[in-house]
Amino acid sequence: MPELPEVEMARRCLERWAKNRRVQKVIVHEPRVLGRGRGAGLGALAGARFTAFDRRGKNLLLTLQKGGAPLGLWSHLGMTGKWLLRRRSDEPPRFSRVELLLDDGAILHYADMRLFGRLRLVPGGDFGRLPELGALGPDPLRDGLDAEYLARTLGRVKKPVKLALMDQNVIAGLGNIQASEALFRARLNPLRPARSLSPEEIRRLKRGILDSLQHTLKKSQIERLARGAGDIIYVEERKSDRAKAAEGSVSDNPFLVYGRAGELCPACRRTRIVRVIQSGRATYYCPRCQPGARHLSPSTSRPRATRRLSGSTAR
DNA sequence: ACCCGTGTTCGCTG
DNA sequence: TCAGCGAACACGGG
Repeated sequence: MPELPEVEMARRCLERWAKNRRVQKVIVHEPRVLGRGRGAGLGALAGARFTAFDRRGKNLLLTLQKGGAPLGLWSHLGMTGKWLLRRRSDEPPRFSRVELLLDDGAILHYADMRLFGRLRLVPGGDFGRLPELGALGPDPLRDGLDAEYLARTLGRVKKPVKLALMDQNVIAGLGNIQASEALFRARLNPLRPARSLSPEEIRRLKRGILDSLQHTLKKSQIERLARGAGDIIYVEERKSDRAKAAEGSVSDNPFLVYGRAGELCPACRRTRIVRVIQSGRATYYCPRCQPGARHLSPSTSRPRATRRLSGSTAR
């Protein structure tokens, strides 16, 4: 579920569900979500009241007050983590790992099938001391994106620009999907060394990143509204059958190139989207709209006797 | 049965 | 010392 837009949606939901609510009881079904090794447990949350809901990249930073002192709760959703609201009489959602019983009769469930996500108590609400946040790069939505910063940072990176974008210390919040989407919007080949980008391309990249994040966020909001805008979401995941398809277009791939290998590029409509593996992760792009670093020289323009390759599709 | 997966970390290698 | 990369983690879904 979680790249920046999804985590931001989770932040907004939590704020709506739990702001000024007091935690009455904490139930940990699966201690592994606290991280290996010790973990102070979450017991200290009992009696605390939610006051602030922040986010840095993919990290949720929740602040509570207990006896006049702040208390922090750090939440990272991993691959499949999500926060859900239920009533006490409800059946708990699948893979519920932790329950926070609130003073209004609701329960916040942290559900996470694959258990890659983590919850951790942060004494004093001092998130600055979390090693996970230490070297985090700027969050594009909270901090904006500075072209100067991008140029300076990427200028030192040899690895492919797609991998650089997924580095949380370069930019906080982009993951495998957003990296592909941003590069497509910027018309940049994901395989190019990050430091090979020109100032003009850096500007395109900045726009591509912001546009992709905004677009995905908007899509998430619309989808949420479409299914009732409710506080308690009963639409359970499992109806994976044709039931979902029959329900209409509510659950289509909302992305331009991600997951679209073999489909025609939505921009040029002439070339098929390609899927390649970079460091074990799938990358999607249009070879025509995002040409490789085939520049013979940094010279400005050239006649461009573009010769069309045949092949590719003999169908 | 086999491959794939919206994330991060760890260990090995050059 | 560090960049780069595959594996591991855990559990489905197609």
